[in-house]
Amino acid sequence: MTVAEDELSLVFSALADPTRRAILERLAEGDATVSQLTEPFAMTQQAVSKHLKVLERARLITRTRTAQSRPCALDTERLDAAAGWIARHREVWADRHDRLERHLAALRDRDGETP
Amino acid sequence: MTVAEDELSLVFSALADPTRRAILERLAEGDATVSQLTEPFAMTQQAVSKHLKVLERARLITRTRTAQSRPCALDTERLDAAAGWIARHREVWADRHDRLERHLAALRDRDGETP
DNA sequence: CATTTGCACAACCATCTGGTTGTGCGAGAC
DNA sequence: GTCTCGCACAACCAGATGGTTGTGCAAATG
Repeated sequence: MTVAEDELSLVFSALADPTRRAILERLAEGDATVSQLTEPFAMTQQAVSKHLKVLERARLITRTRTAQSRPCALDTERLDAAAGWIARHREVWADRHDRLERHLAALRDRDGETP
Repeated sequence: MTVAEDELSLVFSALADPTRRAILERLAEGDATVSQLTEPFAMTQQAVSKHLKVLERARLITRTRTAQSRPCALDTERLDAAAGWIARHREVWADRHDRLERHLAALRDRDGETP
């Protein structure tokens, strides 16, 4: 689990941080340099660099080495993977949910037994 | 950050663990007891209990106290929140991505300048 | 009543995380 | 050439995470 983590876990844990989500939101408005990204966040440039590294590892962003700044682009593919996983399970669950509700109601009605 | 974490972060970080995702998938097939959930996972019952606690805190599952077992139900609402966030940003990004591509191509074409 | 079963709580541990400070280095500006 | 700027790397730290073992307790089973 130390290094060989699956893509989905990387994406979800990257999204699990509010700062990182904010960074992504800001990047959605256009590419930015690290210092531009650091500005609104009340933390050091190094901390933001770390966050960018996480986003990069999750392949949510790609970074192009230009002159002296390192602007970031967004990689939608990984996001598709995450959205796909959720969407897939949401369906099943939504469906399942109805049946569960009725099932549990029925159980409650006839005094529960262990499933 | 110690305890007052936002819903979205809780959901995403709950989904960031493969074991937890597997638990959710298994639960999608029907409610299960803790020991039933523990079985396929090659870890102790206590560890699974911890995972369930995380899922519960993220409100991805709700647990009903029955006789001597604690079966789990699924709460789709939180998942909607997560899916919603992704969907919202995926749109913007997909759109943005095209424009970025062209923008960068243009920059490359006319010899780049710092953004 | 005594035993087993299903689960949670507590203590402990190694590792990860998210931040800090300090430092170095390459590229423009002077 | 020297200075400043933008960024990353390293070391450090507190707290979270993901697992373990050990234990206790409530309910079904004998």
